[in-house]
Amino acid sequence: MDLVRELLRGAVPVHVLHHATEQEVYGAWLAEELARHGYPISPGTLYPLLHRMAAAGLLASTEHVVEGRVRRVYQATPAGRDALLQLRAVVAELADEVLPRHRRSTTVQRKGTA
Amino acid sequence: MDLVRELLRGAVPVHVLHHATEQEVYGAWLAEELARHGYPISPGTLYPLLHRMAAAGLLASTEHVVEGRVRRVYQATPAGRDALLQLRAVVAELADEVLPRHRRSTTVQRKGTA
DNA sequence: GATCGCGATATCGTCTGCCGATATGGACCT
DNA sequence: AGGTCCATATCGGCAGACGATATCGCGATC
Repeated sequence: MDLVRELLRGAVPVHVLHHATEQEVYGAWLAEELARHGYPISPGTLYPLLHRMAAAGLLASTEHVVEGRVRRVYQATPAGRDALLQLRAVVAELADEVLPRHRRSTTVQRKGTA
Repeated sequence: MDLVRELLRGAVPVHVLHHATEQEVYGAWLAEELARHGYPISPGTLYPLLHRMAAAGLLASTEHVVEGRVRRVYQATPAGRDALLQLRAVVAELADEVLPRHRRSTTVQRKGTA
């Protein structure tokens, strides 16, 4: 029942795609970066997520050897960038609906207690 | 693996609290309202969610009889309004980080390939 | 006053994904 | 060769999503 956590978790793929579009990323770095932004995510969640996103064709992965260690490095595919645009649109819409800032009053009044 | 759906679902409680803060709401109305905004949610998801949120003290419920039918009507408690503020802050932060609009460049460059 | 109709709510079985802990792997060092 | 260390992979248990189905309560009909 931690609503904040649920909301954050739904947003993790957005961050992943966001970063993977700008640069090559790898699991441990993403974990650290997400944690820095208040998105604690466990490896048991992150790695399977990356696998699923790769399997879905949103990320492409290659292995690099860096300082004597193997890293699986991901970058966004065109499909991943498309997905990012879609997700951004959802975020924008959500912000527009929920943040008091620019109230839209699109909300339909509840049909009378009738 | 439907990322949009995952993101939307994490945001459902935000909408619920948002509406339940402004007026009394009930399950079927919420379902319809959410669907209107592109948040399809099944009753098997929504009702248990409302129960959990009520159990967590975020919503208070009372039964009304309307047009010969019983409705369980919810409104946000003070704790629920607090939670809403918190969730809104998360949404604002997310929008700020992910939407290209006002780029913040707070993102730390990946520590060298190091 | 018992039955039916209906909107709304509640629940069930199954499945998917989360989580932290633990295991695995590969390159470098000694 | 064995040890070390970072990164990745996996496992078991658990929570929540989902659609379909059941239930509930009031009003109406006869």
